Amino acid sequence: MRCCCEDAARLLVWSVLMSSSKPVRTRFAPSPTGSLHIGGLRTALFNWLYARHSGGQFILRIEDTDQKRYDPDALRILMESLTWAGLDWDEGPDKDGPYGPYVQSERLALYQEWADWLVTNGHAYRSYETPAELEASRKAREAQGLPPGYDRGHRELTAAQIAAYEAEGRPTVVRLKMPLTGEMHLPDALRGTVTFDAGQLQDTVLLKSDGFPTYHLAHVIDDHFMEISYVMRAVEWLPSFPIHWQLWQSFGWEAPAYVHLPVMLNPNGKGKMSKRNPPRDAHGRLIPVLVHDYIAAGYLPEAVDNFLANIGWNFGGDREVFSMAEAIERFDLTRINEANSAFPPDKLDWLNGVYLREMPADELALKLRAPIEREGWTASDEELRQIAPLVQPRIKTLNDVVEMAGFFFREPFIPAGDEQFAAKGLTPAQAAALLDKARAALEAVPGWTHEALEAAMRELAEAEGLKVKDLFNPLRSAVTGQLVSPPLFESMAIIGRQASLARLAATSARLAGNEAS
RNA sequence: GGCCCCAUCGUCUAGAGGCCCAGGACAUGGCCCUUUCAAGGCUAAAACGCGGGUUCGAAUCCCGCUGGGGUCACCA
Repeated sequence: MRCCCEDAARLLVWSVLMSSSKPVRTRFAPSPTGSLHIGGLRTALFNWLYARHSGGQFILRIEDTDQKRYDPDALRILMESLTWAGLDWDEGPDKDGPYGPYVQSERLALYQEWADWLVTNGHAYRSYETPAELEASRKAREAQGLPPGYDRGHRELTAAQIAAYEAEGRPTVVRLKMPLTGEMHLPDALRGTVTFDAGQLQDTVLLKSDGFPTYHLAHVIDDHFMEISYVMRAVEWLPSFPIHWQLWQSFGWEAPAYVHLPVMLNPNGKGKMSKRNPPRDAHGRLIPVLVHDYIAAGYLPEAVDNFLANIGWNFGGDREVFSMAEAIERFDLTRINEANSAFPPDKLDWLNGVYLREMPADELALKLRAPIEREGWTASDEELRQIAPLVQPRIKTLNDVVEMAGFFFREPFIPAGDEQFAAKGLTPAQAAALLDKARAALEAVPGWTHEALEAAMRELAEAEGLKVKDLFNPLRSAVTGQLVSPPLFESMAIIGRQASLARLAATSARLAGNEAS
């Protein structure tokens, strides 16, 4: 028998989440200032999962209100990255809907209109200071030991003063009138009530002198008119939450539920991941920050999604390998962890390996083509199809195929150096002699199948009184040029009779030549 | 520095007052398998930051401290 408090607790959570009867609409609202950050993708993923879970809509909105930082390629890259990750949006810049346009620079008139409305209704005011004047007042405050920021100098201008500034033709910004005293209690759907002391807060700029809105104004207006029901964004927005809340109050609009998600920190837990100060893993290897770089590094979207879903959210039931379809079914706000987390690169590599191994080998073969061609090599479909199952359990990323199986394609073939044989306890002369014997035996093998090759070489090892590895390993170096490779005889079968024997001969000749000189 | 958020193995996490001398996963060590390297199997070590409360009982609730993070723009 389940106790009644448990039911009551469930009911409470349920009612909080359902308190808004509006359909669930979430959004991802990046600014197009460059490529998508991996942390941005996670924020997008959570929003998308929640919308899909609830049968609602996921909206892509572009916040391009900073003309100085505008990057014309960014929008394309952004949409490419989201599409790669499988996050489809119901409304967006390229997909019009009833609440468009979805690019803020195309909605300027709306922001200006509502900024005016705030001024007219006493919730905001125009301020006329020049950047130099603001700088001077900031310095003065600093000198007096006052907290930095705007001194609210133009909050209570007289009509005459305003008229004078206007007559001067000064540029102007619109600032929000924040409460001067008291406490603000703000609801966060994850963290409960967050309390701020209103006196500490600033009269933030809402509308810039170039007529563009700041994030604060634009997102509130858009979220209202786009009927967004859940704003899920990173915690770094929490300190400006009071501004946003004040705006909702000033407008008299019903605010959406706000959810401040934890952020991803560098692998060492020091500071959030950023493009400046590139993060490194425990081995000092550079960790990509941009989704683009994850794509280029040969990670699979399924693995990246799964990985990201496991940071700050938990599937439950001790499972951490799951599809997005399963995640959609389970996703809820109550399983989100409020704590920031260090980015675990090893876990991504492991998960990517899991997906690589689960994939049908023929599908993997198709995906191997890109990294191989990027090296300038050519590969037939048949070669790829044969190589795929060999490398499958041995690679963590698609790109690892280059190191693991490059010897199949590299032209001309690079014979192993003496050190590879020395590592197995052989002098160049001994190695050459051994390889010559092996070559003679292999030339006599009728069919060039891996079974036949292995049988012949085991026979040779026995005849020579060698342990198989003392023959196989030098042979591996000779045929692949590597100390580490996929299974030897399977590899030789793919390389083919003629090329394999030629590689043996070349390596042997090189060893003998070195010995002579 | 002010304000805000957060705090379970090295890391990602489970844990809604007794099911917990804390479970899973990655990474690490050992063993098995083995032609190298992987993969796979088994196994080991590894955590409730500290101090006060509340309670019969606290990883779980409260307070303080400490630590970490975020934020303080006419950027988002």
